[in-house]
Amino acid sequence: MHSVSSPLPPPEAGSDSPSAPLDTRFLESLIGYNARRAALAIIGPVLQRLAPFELRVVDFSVLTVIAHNPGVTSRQVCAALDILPPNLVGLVRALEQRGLVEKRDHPRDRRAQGLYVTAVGAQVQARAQAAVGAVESSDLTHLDAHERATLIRLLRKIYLGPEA
Amino acid sequence: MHSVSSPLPPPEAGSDSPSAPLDTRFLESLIGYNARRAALAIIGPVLQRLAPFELRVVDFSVLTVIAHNPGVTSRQVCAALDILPPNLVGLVRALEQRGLVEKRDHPRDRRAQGLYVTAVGAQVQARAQAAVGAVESSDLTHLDAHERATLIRLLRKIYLGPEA
DNA sequence: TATTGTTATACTCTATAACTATA
DNA sequence: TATAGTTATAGAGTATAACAATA
Repeated sequence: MHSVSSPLPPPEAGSDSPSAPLDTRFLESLIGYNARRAALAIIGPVLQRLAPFELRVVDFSVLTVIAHNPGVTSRQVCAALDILPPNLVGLVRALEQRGLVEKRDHPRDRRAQGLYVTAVGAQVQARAQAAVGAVESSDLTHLDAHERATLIRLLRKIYLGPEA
Repeated sequence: MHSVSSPLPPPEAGSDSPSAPLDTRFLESLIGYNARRAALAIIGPVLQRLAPFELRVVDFSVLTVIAHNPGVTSRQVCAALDILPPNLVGLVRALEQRGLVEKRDHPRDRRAQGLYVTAVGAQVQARAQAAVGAVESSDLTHLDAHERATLIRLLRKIYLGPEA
């Protein structure tokens, strides 16, 4: 087949203006692109606030689900947070070794174990939750309360569907 | 110090109602949590649409920036897409070996190279862009045009600041 | 036969150090 | 001295297969 060749040299945006911003308009028109960038922009400050507690975002998420759902099983945590069972094992074990979480026999299913926060774990979770919550309502998001509510409603519509 | 112990046994949400949904209300109140889940919900359909072109999201992003900015340098692509230079090398090399992208000497900086799409690369990019764009405006997002515009405006405000 | 929790492992993604050629 | 592109490599994150104990 014939090769399609450009008869004229193309414009050279990169070399013509080395300091000019690139054209990324198409990517910026995509919800996925903007949602990912926004999530990454928020995660930085959240990481900072969680650092004093020696928790990453995933650790905080697991600890929070356990704190708010005493006796929850590993499989339930996996389903709620989209974590694969083999990958949860190490997360829970680390929280357990730090004395924040403990396992107890499940009352009606001897295969399963109920997960509980310890008294220390409950304190750490509550303080970490306050720190994380403070980021979201701070100026770091550049949004007022109404904008935040609108944003969350629209985001939930995307991953839960129109009926949510 | 005294240990803070619960005088009463805690409720057992996990074991009491095994099929009941967990309490994840706090996480659901966070912008970061919702933005990440929305981004993950969108990326699935996008991956499907890109699969026929044998492009992942990152490949499509790089190809698109090059197509829209002929002569762009590697460093500029890295800055625009938040990719570290060592990690871009393999991406560009793969696109180059598939005949979608080519490097040419930079006219004024012999250290740098200008990146260009080939004629085939331009065709592939244009068709992939149409496929990706169709996902966003489809029912898959559960949003109408006005909601989509509002959502993108609020997301941009988060990562660009209030003046954007 | 299906499910819970687990081990081992592989694969991808992201990050750091250091080198060369050039500015 | 600083920057563009590159190599090698380390680490985190995510994925599959398979097992013992129990339903």
